Amino acid sequence: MSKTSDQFDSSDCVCSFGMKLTWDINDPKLPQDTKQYDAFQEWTDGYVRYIYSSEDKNAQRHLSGWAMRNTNNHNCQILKKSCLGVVVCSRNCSLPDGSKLQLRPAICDKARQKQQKKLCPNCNSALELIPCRGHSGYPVTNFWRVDGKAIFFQAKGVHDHPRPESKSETEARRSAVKRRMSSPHFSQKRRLVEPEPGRYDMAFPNIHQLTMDGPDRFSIIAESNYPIQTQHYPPFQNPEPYKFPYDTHTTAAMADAPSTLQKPANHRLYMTRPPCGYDFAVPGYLGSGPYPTTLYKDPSSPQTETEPNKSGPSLSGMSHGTSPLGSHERSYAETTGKHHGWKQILSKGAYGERGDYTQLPTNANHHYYNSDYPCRYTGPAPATPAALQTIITTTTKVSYQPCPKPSVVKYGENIYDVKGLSNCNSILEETSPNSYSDLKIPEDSGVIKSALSYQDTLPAKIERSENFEGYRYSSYSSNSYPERMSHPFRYDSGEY
DNA sequence: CACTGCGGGGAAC
DNA sequence: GTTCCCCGCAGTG
Repeated sequence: MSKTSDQFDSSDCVCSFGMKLTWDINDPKLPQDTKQYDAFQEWTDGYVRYIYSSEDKNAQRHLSGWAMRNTNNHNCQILKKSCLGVVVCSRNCSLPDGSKLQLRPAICDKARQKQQKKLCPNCNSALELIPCRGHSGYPVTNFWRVDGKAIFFQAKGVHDHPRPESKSETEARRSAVKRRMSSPHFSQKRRLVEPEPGRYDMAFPNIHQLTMDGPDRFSIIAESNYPIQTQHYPPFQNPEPYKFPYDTHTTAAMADAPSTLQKPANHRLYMTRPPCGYDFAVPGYLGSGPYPTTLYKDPSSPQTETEPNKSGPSLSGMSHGTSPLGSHERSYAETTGKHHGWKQILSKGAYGERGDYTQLPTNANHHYYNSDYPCRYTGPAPATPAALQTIITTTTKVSYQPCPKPSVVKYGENIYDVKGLSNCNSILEETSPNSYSDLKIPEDSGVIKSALSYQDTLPAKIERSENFEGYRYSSYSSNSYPERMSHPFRYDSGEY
């Protein structure tokens, strides 16, 4: 934690190490002489990048709090995973503690189908899978790439759904169930109660008990997600609160637990507290207020966060808010309208201005660039950014070839602009205006070049995938701070 | 039994 | 040509 917070708080480290450097998972050459690594982030959200140590077990396992399934991108160098969303009660019932059921979708297709046939452990109504559409109508994607001593991680998209249980929680629950089942006592009981085939493994209350003790317990459901839901349905709908919870975590905690995943449980704690961080932030984006946020938030996220974050959150919030009624389906369906949905949203409301991608930069720029954002990945310079982003977002393979052999690309060392690496600080401050220039465009990366040129020509495409990205990119910061301190906990710890 | 990663292949744009 | 998705396979725990 300390490390994390320090990083973020300190002026020099506005963003994670990975975000400070300009790279894309598709770059033929990634930063080589990494001297610093990001702490593992269990709940990444938004367009973020991290560089983990290749020794980080969580990173090695390509873990995520979100239920991510492997997606074939026909590029063996880059592992791509897409988000499955979250399983909720179709009736949106409230658990005894007021939280909502938010199960982790099974990764395996078959298992997921079975899972969906089960009933809500709390009210027995059907379970429903809320698909993730946070990336221009498609599921949020995570990319992993091992290069040298580092594991590069890049996420694209903003989760538009509550968080599911973390993997560890799910596992814990399962093992608990097993134990239960195995115990003679339970097995008997179980038969009595179990008639319903669909039923979930355990009744809710049990979940808590079994899952974890300590502060975490309820986190499963309550945590971050909770807010969201609450807002949805009930009259209340605040974008921020919604996002607040998870956004924050997403990235936030990372620093704290070096190799351990953070637990959401803490979120809960945060939620409880006055919605401060975010609230303030809101004004920034809603209004055009520059960013009061900065003050409250991390210094680190200033630019990025200011706008991007909110946009992220707000968007998601909006989407939910839009269909306050109820069923996830609905809201999702609407949102699902893919880009359309988002587009509309974007074009309206606070973001209207930014709806237009090109414009975004303007606003954004001030923040980002003026302030000092070297790191910004996308550093959407009004003109160029789009192009870059496009690349980033869309690409899966790009210049990379399906992998004949690993050696395909040799990464020159130091080809990367090391500025970012070593002198992040300085960069931050100096780079502002031309941010783009900073984006080093390695000669070799034809990708980028093409992208740039591309941008002018293809506004449409940009819109589609980039709208979000634009802002979201830096969002990571938002995540980080409110809760950075939060879950120092375990993940792997295999408590169970 | 489920998770994970790989890879073939189809559909849509 | 690119991107996404589905499917099956195999290894692992």
